Amino acid sequence: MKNHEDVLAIVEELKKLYPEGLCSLQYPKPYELLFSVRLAAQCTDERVNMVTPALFARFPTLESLAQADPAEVETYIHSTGFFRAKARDIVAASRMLVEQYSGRVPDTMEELLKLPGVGRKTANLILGDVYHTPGVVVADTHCIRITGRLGLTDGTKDPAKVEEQLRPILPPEESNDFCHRMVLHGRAVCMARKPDCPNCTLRPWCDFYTKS
DNA sequence: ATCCCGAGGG
DNA sequence: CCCTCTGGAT
Repeated sequence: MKNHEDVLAIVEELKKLYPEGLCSLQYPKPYELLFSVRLAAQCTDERVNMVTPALFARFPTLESLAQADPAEVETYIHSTGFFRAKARDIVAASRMLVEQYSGRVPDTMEELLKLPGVGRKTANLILGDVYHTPGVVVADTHCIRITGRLGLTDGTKDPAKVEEQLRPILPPEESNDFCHRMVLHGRAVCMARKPDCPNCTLRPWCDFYTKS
């Protein structure tokens, strides 16, 4: 596997590559971020960002989303795929937030997971980006793929196991930004199908490059 | 044919 | 663990 110095070197190199370390789904209201992440399931952030402005303009409050007709919500989010389930979840979660949480997005994993359409990935992203919880690992498709290639994990694709394996080795105050940088690196360099290894400065620490 | 910052159900 | 849900890009 990887020793502590290698991990810190990777963390620092990623900081140099992507100083921002931010989420590309940046919306002012926590519930907007929550639903944007739901829409991002098996869909690019770029496409999510194309549909959310019109959606949140048509339904400008949580209350309006709670009362929305899922069929109308579908028309706004159709191009993101899985539109029936996503529309259903957004309306149902809005109702639950209004009725049971006074319109506030909860700040614990347990409560977030009770919301329809909110799984570990979405919950972790909210805990990290909205509530700045230390030690958060967002194990999405990019994070799983790249940490697996680097050798920071044993190669499992189970998100919960990736979380378990990364949390102990990443500095708690940096784990969330690290995951955002995984996404940025996954889009720009370490793509799923054709990783651009010659242009990747993480080569010195990468098992995938070294062993191929 | 495979992938995109997944979630829910069996 | 498996499967399904769905559109768009490459």
